[in-house]
Amino acid sequence: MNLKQLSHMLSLSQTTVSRALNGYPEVSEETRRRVMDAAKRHGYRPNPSARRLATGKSGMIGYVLPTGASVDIDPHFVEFLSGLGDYARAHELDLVLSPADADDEETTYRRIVANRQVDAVYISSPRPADRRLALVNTLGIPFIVHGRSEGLDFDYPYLDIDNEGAFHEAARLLLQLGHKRLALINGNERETFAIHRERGMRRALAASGLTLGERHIRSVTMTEENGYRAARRLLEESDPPTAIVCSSLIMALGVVRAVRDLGLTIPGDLSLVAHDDVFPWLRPENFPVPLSTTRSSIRLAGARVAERLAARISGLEEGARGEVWPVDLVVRGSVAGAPV
Amino acid sequence: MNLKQLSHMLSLSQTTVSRALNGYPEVSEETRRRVMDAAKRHGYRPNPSARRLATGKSGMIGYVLPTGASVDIDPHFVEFLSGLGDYARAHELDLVLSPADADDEETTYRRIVANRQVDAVYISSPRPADRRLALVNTLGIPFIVHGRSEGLDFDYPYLDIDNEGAFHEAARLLLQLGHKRLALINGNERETFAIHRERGMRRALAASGLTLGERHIRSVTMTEENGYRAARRLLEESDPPTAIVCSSLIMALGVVRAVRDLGLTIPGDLSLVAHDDVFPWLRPENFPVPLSTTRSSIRLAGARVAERLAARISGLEEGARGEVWPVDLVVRGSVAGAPV
DNA sequence: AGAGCGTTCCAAAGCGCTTTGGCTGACTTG
DNA sequence: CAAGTCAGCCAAAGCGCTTTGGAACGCTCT
Repeated sequence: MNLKQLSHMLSLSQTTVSRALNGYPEVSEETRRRVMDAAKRHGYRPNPSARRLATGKSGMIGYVLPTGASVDIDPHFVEFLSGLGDYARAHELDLVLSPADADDEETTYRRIVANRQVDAVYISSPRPADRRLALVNTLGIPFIVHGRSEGLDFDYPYLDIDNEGAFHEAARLLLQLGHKRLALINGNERETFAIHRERGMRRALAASGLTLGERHIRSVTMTEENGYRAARRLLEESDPPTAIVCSSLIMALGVVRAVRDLGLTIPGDLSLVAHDDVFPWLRPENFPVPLSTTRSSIRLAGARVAERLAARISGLEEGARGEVWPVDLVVRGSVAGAPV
Repeated sequence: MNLKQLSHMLSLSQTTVSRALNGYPEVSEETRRRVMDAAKRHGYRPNPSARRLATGKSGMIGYVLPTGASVDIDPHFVEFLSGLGDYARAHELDLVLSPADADDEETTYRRIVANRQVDAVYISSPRPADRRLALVNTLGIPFIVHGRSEGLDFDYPYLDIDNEGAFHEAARLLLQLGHKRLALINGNERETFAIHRERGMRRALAASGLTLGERHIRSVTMTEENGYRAARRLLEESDPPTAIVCSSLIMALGVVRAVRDLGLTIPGDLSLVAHDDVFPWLRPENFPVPLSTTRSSIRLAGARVAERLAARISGLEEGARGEVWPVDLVVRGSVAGAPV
């Protein structure tokens, strides 16, 4: 059933039927009802390929997926996706994942924009002066950044959480508990979120006249193993930290293991706070010692990004609005006063 | 730059240019070279929307993503995706994720097929008599199943791992070590992989004249918390198992925690084997006691599925070929002789 | 009554590609 | 030498939608 057949059986022109269906004003209410009715009764659905060719709109949102033999997709991605899917489903939006060589995403962005494959894209894990942002910005495709960049000479729409504030609060709590030697096990230092977290911690320390020594900060990709290694190295130094703030639950698993291996205890010898993106399959309250966390649901962020992308596509949202979500600090058993 | 312009500047018809570019034989080699050359020089890329409308082919592969407020996307998904992306990137295949209500995926399958949104789909986590398989089979879209169904009256192409064999081997090892009371902490019992794993274990036990009591088998979604709960319940019974086989590393985390909470040790009081899908961020050798595993890279499976989908799209693969990968049994410190 | 206007509809021209059906001219073949 | 073959090219007809530029009609207003 296509437009031609439908319009023929209604004795109307394709134009009128098309307009009726798409809510244009130059159709009488009666005709519109008649058309809508017939369309529903015959299960007419406009062919998206044809619509696409005519309008250039695809009804899909895009994501360039960095891949490569040595590139691992972040497990956070799947939670973000859950949220995105929640929203997208209700609006019949599909998501196109365009795999790209992690060393050359630019080509892929150009391709999907030139081909008009998607109506909007989102960008995640931005870095300072991230070239992808400059690119999509000049290419003129609607986009939203999940996270923030820095040092760009233009504004852009984003959704981020208050990483700096979160880690500032975490550090402040530890300082109030008397800790003097804090350490940070962070994510990839080239990504903005890690920079913000470090900044937040430094700011809290500075307020107490302390600093974060180079030796007390580790930037690694977020695996259990890296958490373990980083913690071991920190704890085996001559002046080991009495508190660690850690950028992910997965790394925190490694930290806990390292603490055990060294015969230490949490929170007796070490206080631990980690950032929790709220995974259904790994919860901080279920750690051997319930873990204090800075918490923010990455899934909700996914849903919100989808919502805003949809708004941008339909022209409801414009400009470079940035949105920063506060982060909860949830105190559980893994923090205590500094050992004497 | 479109076909019309290109053909005009070559003083050729659109037909000839199109044929030259798409490798049709009725074009002289010289002309073809000239066309190819000009196309490359001017960076001509056929408009996919137009091609799509004309051919009905989209150059994308699809996946229906079950979503819903209470539906969590499996973290395995992201690893599978990594593999899929690895292959897809090299072939400029994009992946379309169509979010669907988890209770009604059928509508979405029908939609993406009717709309010709994708050239092929893959289906994961199949169940016995899975209606999705019957559906895509009758809809006539090329597809591959990651996993297997059962009790269907037609054959279909799939890629699966030998779950039954893997768990058979794991159980056999434990039996050889003198264990008599084995338990299984399995994934969702409605999915075929879980059924196969249980079957494998039962077969091994039966060969030793033993059985797997209903109380010694738990089917839960794969979270750390569920692993913990299941293990506690098993270990607090009157005749606790001396060995557990577990369907995922994430649940194994919970098992380890439960063992600790109960003041028991691995492998002294309990031997543990888990299935490892090979996540980069959580490795069995890094468990407090290195974990014995049945191992199969889900990432490689993703790449292979993409490869076969591409082959099906281009007509290189046909029929209902099933492919079953063997699974390694990797013995590490978490298994030992049964306690006396 | 005739001009002017808004409403409601339509025919036809795209969008940029693939593919059908032919046409031309050179080359074999009996 | 006429008929047949074949390589190599082309014009035009789709694919199914949106959108442009009217046209027809019934009103109101002077």
